[in-house]
Amino acid sequence: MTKGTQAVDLLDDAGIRPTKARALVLAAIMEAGRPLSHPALAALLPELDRVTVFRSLKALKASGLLHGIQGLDGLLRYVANPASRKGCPGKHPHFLCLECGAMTCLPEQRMPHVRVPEGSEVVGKQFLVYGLCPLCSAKNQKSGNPADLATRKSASAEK
Amino acid sequence: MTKGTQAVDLLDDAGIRPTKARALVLAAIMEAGRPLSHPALAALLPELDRVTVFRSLKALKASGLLHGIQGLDGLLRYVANPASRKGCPGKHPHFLCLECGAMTCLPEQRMPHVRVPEGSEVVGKQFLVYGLCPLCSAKNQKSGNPADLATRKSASAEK
DNA sequence: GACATAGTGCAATCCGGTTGCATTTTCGGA
DNA sequence: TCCGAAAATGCAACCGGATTGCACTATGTC
Ligand SMILES: [Mn+2]
Ligand SMILES: [Mn+2]
Ligand SMILES: [Zn+2]
Ligand SMILES: [Zn+2]
Repeated sequence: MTKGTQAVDLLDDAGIRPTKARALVLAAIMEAGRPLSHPALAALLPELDRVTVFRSLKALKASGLLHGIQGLDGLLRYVANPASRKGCPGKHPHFLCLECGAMTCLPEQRMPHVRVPEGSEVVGKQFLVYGLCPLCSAKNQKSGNPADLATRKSASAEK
Repeated sequence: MTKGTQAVDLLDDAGIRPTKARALVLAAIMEAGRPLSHPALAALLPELDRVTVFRSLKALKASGLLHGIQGLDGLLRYVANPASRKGCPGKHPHFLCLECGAMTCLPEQRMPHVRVPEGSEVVGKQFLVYGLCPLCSAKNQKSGNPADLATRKSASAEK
């Protein structure tokens, strides 16, 4: 049973048409194991038209198989929703490494409560924590890097 | 003493050249009293080239006079930093109205703490709460609006 | 006032994302 | 298994925000 087959099953389960494009996109995202932006996916899947990748992502997201997270560059990165948490997307904070661009879900933590102005209605929240992942932090320790991480170009290196 | 003069003083204090463009941009933002995106500012200042507005914003931000907040549409909105909090930008959550696009700082609330993977280094956080502002919430109450707010187009109406 | 430097305007370009439309794929029913 | 309606795809055009290169102008210093 290949990864593609697995993806097709997920599409079937989710109740959307298991097309080749959607299976490829979903498989690529699951294989990556971390959030990928549209440009990254399009580069990974040159056999698909970029528009098709956009539309596949939209469909996958709508069906609850993916959730999108906004990076510091404003671009959405997509991650597969584990079967267990299909119904509650975007309900946890995310961590972004400014050095290598890796992004991680922090699903074990709930969104903190925030007091909003009287009369407001909260629909959702988006919480992004950024800095250095364990690997990059260790690497930087050795090479004594003084750069301003917050404004570093490589923050968006990994599109 | 006009608003422009006031802005010039701030520029001087911040140690950057008090050019006409920067003063205009800063004054416009302070006068608005709420986060404005680049397109909004450019529309407000037709006498300036859009590129100049971009560069002015960059300079103002770098000097600590402004901070930028990302909306759901990926666009940055800029707000003036109060003199008291010049050194610590982006240290509070923000609220975005999906209906009218208005954005507000919630400066009275600190960024919640988040547990990150062992060995990670946190540089900063970005916390966006979105929904309906008091005005729009009240308006919607009356006209009984069932639309899916999270995906509403007008979320980016107020650029 | 003159000079070096930094900022500005303008045009071109880039890039992510959307739209319209003709063609192909999918899938349920004959 | 074949057929037709509906949905998905590829391609081209388009859109808006953002960046870049370069000639020109404003700013601050001597
Ligand atoms: Mn996540
Ligand atoms: Mn703020
Ligand atoms: Zn890293
Ligand atoms: Zn509102």
